[in-house]
Amino acid sequence: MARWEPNARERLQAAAFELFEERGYDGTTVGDIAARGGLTERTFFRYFTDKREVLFSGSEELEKLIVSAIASAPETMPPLDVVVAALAASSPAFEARRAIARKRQALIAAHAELRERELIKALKIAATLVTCLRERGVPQATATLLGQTGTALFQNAFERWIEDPKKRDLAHHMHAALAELRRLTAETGKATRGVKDARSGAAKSPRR
Amino acid sequence: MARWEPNARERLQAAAFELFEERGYDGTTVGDIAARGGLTERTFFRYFTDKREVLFSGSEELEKLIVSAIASAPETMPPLDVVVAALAASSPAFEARRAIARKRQALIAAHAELRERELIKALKIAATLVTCLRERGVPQATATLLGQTGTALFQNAFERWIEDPKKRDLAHHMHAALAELRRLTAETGKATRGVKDARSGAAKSPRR
DNA sequence: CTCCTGATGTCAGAACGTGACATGACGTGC
DNA sequence: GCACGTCATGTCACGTTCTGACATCAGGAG
Repeated sequence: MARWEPNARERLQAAAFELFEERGYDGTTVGDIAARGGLTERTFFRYFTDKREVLFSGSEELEKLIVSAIASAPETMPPLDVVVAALAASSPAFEARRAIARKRQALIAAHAELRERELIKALKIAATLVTCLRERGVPQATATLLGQTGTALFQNAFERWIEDPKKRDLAHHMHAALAELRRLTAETGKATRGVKDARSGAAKSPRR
Repeated sequence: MARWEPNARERLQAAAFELFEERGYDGTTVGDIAARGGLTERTFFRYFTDKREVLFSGSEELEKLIVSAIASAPETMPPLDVVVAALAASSPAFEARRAIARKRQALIAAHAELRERELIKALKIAATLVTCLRERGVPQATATLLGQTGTALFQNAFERWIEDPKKRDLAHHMHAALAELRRLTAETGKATRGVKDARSGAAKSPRR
């Protein structure tokens, strides 16, 4: 018999999910989570750098999935399509978890701290995309833009997926988003510089 | 004579900037900042909800600028151009502050907490863009995508602006980014579905 | 059998953030 | 010109998050 129950990490995640549903995110303490997992607060922080982090363990796996999908894309495919296809490749992994994803997303939407964390995970994935693209020979500046555009498309598709009454899969929504982007960029290009000097309004010298 | 020195808020911001440069972000305490501003820690938290927030006061002003720029865009302009033009309209406000912006950006880049906050500010601006577009009659889904694409372009342009040795303005980089996006989306559209089934690799059922 | 390793616990403490209440200059109305 | 309310600030007390240092102790290696 092992000295400790196995799967401490998973136990903590499960406990956290339960408690967040029962008492809300703010209403539950790291100590509470640890206790329900049969562990100590200190131990929680050895597994997760953060109270928030306990909700975001999946993003590494998503990343791996994306990397391998990019690797298997044909050399000749246009880079934006590579990005879209790679992100769409995670689709099957999500299908099984629509219900969980919904709850989790509701939690995140309700807490600014959690939204912040989610955004930085997206950024991390964008950075990974950029690295992969660079290795395929895409120039830096282009790769950066592609990474950002790709995650924008993904987030957009994810939102639509999660509330899609027809339950079409994530890949479907990715391709729909791409099609729309294509439409938007196609109709542009003529009057691009129209408003350029419209710094009319109030607000002198914002700090930003 | 007033009972208290005026401009408490500005004093706190200035103190924070100084101290962050002197001792780094982690090395300075909210108490330190307040003390240098001649105030109390408690008072700091009345002006800023957060230690981080003291670095991000400019984003509201940026937002106002953008809103008024959108308002003055011609009705007939394609929506993506409206977005780009609106974001580019903040350009003059930034020109005066390239040096400060650099320092600030270095600080943010070095601290995940700060990057998180920056990202959520960008999201806020994206949401504002969406609202403005909706008021112009752009359908919801399209507006969402435009907001995301727009902020992606902005962030991209901002990065390039801040390190541009030729010191071209932010508007220039915005338009360059748009041009590149247009190029990327133009060359797409043929082999879009190539990788779609490439969920080959490892990693079964990521949580995310 | 002994020693080492690694997961966990215990303890103390700093920093963040908040609620409740106190203070006291200033302006307003009477 | 006096009483009163307001508002920015201070004071205090407290809960939570997160960290460093050190203790414990089962099980495996030698």
